[in-house]
Amino acid sequence: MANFREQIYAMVRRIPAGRVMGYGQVAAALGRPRAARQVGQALAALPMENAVPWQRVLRSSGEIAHGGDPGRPTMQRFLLESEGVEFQQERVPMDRFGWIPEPA
DNA sequence: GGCTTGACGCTTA
DNA sequence: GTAAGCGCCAAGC
Repeated sequence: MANFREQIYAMVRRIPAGRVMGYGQVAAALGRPRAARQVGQALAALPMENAVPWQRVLRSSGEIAHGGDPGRPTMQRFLLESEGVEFQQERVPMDRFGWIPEPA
């Protein structure tokens, strides 16, 4: 097992445009359903030179994480809407936009 | 080697 | 429906 961060990046990169995943969902896909926080930290430490669609990663309820900067959620929502993701109020209906990795 | 820090998640009030 | 607390796991110091 390589570093979890690297696995997280790889998983997030697999998310197709117009689809979203939850932190816990990504963690679960990596075999650590309780490591949702690590996903957030991995994305927090995400260097901008790394091309990872972190915007496609939302909370379990489909809501955008605040992060530490108030402008982060706004930019994220804009990026998702640009990809075709539909927003209900400030949340995304994961029932339709939620993406699940191909079952091994 | 151990302590602290979090883009979180779930249960309970 | 909202608010507060506890639990989990990896990375950094």
